[in-house]
Amino acid sequence: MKRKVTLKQIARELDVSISTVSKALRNSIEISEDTRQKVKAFAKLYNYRPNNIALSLKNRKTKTIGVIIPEIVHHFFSNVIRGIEQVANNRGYNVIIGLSNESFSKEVINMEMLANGSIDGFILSISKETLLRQDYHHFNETINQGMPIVLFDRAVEEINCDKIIVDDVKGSKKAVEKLISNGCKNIGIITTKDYVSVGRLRTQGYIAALEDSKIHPKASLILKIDVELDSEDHLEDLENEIEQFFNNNKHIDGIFAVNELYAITAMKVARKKGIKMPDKLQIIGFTDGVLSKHATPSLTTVSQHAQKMGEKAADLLIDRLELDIDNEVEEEHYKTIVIETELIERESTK
Amino acid sequence: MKRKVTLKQIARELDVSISTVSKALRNSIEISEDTRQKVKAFAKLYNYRPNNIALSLKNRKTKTIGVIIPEIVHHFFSNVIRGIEQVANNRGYNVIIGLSNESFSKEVINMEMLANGSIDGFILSISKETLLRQDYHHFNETINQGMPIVLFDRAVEEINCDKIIVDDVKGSKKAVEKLISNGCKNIGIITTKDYVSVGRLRTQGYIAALEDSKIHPKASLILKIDVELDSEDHLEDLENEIEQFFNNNKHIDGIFAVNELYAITAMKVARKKGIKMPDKLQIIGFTDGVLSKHATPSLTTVSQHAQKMGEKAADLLIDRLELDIDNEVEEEHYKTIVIETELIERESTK
DNA sequence: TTTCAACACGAAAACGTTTTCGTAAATAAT
DNA sequence: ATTATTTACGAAAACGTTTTCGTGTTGAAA
Repeated sequence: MKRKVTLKQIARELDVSISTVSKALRNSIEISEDTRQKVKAFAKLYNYRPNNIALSLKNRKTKTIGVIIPEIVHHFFSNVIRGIEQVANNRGYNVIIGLSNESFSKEVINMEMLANGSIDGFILSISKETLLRQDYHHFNETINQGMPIVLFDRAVEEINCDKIIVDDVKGSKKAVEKLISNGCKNIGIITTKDYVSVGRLRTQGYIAALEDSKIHPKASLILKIDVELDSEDHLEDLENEIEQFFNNNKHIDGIFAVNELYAITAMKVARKKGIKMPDKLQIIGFTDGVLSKHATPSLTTVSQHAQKMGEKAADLLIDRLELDIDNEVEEEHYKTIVIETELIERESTK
Repeated sequence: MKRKVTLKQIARELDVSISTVSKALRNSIEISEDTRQKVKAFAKLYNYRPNNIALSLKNRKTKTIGVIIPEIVHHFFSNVIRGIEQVANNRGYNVIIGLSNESFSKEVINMEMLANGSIDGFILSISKETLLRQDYHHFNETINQGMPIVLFDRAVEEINCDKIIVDDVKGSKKAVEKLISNGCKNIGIITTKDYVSVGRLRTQGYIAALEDSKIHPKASLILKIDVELDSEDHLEDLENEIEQFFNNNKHIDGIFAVNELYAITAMKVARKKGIKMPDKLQIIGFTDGVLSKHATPSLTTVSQHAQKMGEKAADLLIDRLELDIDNEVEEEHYKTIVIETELIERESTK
């Protein structure tokens, strides 16, 4: 087992100084052609590679970005990661992942773990618990210490930084408009409680679409699910709640669900009740995941372009990191990029 | 914007040496109660946190593990990551992710990027292209340099290291036996080409189950799909191939598919052809993902306990890392842990 | 022969820690 | 009053790099 070789070892073997070795390898003109060749040959033979940690310490940057997401077993988030990873790698950066599990304290701990020099900047999506508490001090402190953050998808105004978001209102509005133009008269929405920003915004879009068409939104047609039912363990409770929703709204003929799980579960309940789709009931979901594509009938959905979000987020962060280097001015002009949604029509709508 | 404070700065402010500050913060008895308090108060005020990079350089370990997987937008892999992340975090380690995208060169590049000091050890699953080439030099070189590797799921004999695998043969055999005991007479398998080890092994299990029941395996009932059709872009080709398979085997009444996609697609084709499930056709898949759970009919499947695999892999790697420290002996006794599969029965079987 | 560049290289500092060792001052023992 | 022992701290090395600056040698110019 041959340990990794260092400059010092090469220097000793070749009876030159460390500086000479370093310079030779970096093709400095200070070094004679002769020794340069000699050093390079030796380095190649022993497969020398500069130690990243030492470089990070010296350069005071790690070429690594930290990503903290609420959940990884989730089509949307894993797609975002894929996007991040792709551009990060292309631009010479590594990606280090932390999972908050939708928990405030895990989010804080994870951030602290990474913020002490391990990374150059963060890309993250806020956990539900944090959103509920509205306690954003850890983000602002991190930013204050000079570590840039890019927020994606779940962002809030209280944090001053770059953001990549989806136009939830507009995307939802388009979806509901589609249902209206497809002839639906009683359109319901299955959404989250209001403190989850995406739920709130998508509900706004739903209401806006109805009002634009002079339809009065009915409270009974709005079902707000508690986040606790999101987990796979509470699938049955979710199902029961949605079934109740159907029972309370006998004439419902269109449903807009703010995420894939709600949409799929609604479809399952409808099927159980013998409601034909899309004839008697049309459904549109949000987030283009694997479930939507493979459901029966396949689900019409609002795609968020998750991978593109990841790519943009990484580009934005790296741009800022590399801008800070040259231009040490407080260029505190934060951007918010809105990714356009796209309505992907499948079999669950006419 | 206040930059991160260092020992040196604290030392200067308090007019003591760096050593004193360091010792005071670590509660050394060499330091008087008086100065200890003073230093701690100051450090707390300025929110001092030791720089991770400097610590890594000094300790020659990073407390970070590198994970390289072929694909992240995949229920199985993201579940493994979740498991890894959970135990890694509990044991004080970070997780850095690399994606090979099933490509040999990306796998090599990613490994090189991380192997130069950024991490203490690897957890990885081999890319399909690497498996096809059978070129494992990069793994063996990494191991030779003293960096431990834990392979999971897709492992090969040629690499000498710890492994976490699933008993593919046994799991598949159980699944096919289930089909047989459920009365299926013509059981087909949809699998991959043989160089994908999991496909090969699962096919072995299929054949073994048949032979145990004195059923002669028929070549026409074995469909080996090319990996290129796995991607979401070639969904139609895959569908066509499976449809052809049905046409060639009119009396097929049971299907074992080696992954979720093949199973779901087979179900879709069957539904299109008006074949009732599970009455006329029973299907079992491999890998317990979201698709299986939410399909109609929901899919009976062989669960691999992905998250547990991740947890075991992380434990195994960290155990080795922390054993190497005390016990510098070449304790080259590599383990292979087999995770038991579990047949989860749902609606696609009787 | 003296002066001056050009050349080729090495010493040392710096990044931020931890830790070993040395030592001045204060206290205790003789 | 002398010696021994604590006590409390600082200097320096080490981890592995890069880079600035200084310097001894050479060969050419004066």
